[in-house]
Amino acid sequence: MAASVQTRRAGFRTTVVLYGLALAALVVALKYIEYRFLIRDLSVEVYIGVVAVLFTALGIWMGSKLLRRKQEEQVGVSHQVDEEALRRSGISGRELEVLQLMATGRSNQEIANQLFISLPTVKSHSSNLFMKLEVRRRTEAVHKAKSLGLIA
Amino acid sequence: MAASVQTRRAGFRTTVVLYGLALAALVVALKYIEYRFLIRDLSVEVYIGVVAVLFTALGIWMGSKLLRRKQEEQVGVSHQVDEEALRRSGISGRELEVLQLMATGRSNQEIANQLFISLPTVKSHSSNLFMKLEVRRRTEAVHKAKSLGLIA
DNA sequence: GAAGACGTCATCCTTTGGTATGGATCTGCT
DNA sequence: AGCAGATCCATACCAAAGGATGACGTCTTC
Repeated sequence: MAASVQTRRAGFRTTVVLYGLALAALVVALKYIEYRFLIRDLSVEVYIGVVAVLFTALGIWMGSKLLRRKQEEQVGVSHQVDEEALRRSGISGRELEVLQLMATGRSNQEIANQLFISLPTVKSHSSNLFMKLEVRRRTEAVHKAKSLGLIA
Repeated sequence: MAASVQTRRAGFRTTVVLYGLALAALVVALKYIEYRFLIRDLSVEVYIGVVAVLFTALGIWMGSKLLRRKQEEQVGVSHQVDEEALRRSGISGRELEVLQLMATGRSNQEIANQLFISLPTVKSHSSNLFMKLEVRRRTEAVHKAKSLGLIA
């Protein structure tokens, strides 16, 4: 889970660094062309065109990198569990078990039987769960948990 | 349905047209600055910097537009509603509306408010719904409906 | 025009869910 | 040793959900 944070930050740094390198490389390349081939009067329009196209492409690429995670959260595209979101939510192991059974439509009593605990305990867990998810009903909890990728 | 395709194509055209307009506007702006203020020797690096930043931003914006469309299409395929299953289930239009709101975590009272009908009517619909889905609770109904592809 | 599906609403009753509060262990960490 | 968090359980109360039953009007369909 901590590894996930590292990976994401590293990903962001990588993107920014590559962006800077691309910009530097472009300047160098233009200068090189200018002096190497003695073409001193390349029109400004040509420069603008080249730069505009290249950096539009770069922007699209960067945007897709940076926006992907956000969109996955919104739509829940990856049916995978977001470990990082799970950690951030502060939901404990037992609470998650209750949540998962809730999501399959089990009643509190059925959850209690399945986990070999009492009904009040299930209620206790679910109440804590609702607080942490900032919801008031189990259906809302399941919906939010799915959209956040806390459960599959 | 057909309207949706039209909208999408129109959206794409809009994006491309705006892109071209932005490019043209930038060239005009630079020329304007160049001749209006008699600054003939603005360094190429400045041009590159301005263009790069602007078009990177433009690229990110375009990318988000295009990516979102693509992703919506993907999601539409995977999270598609099974019309046939819906027909077989015998669920009526109003019942489906109630079911969809249930799936987002709404209470019966909230559903009643949203559909401009009374609480007993919502209960009536949901009771019929549970019979047709062969379930006993709303959470179970939502879970089964999703697995059957009755709702997205 | 009778039958049936649909949508609407109501009343009464039971079950389930959720909140509040408090207490008991146990474990891991400082 | 002591604290924090997790897990477990209990009681009591209130809110929401669900089941049963009946009723009424509108449509479509046969």
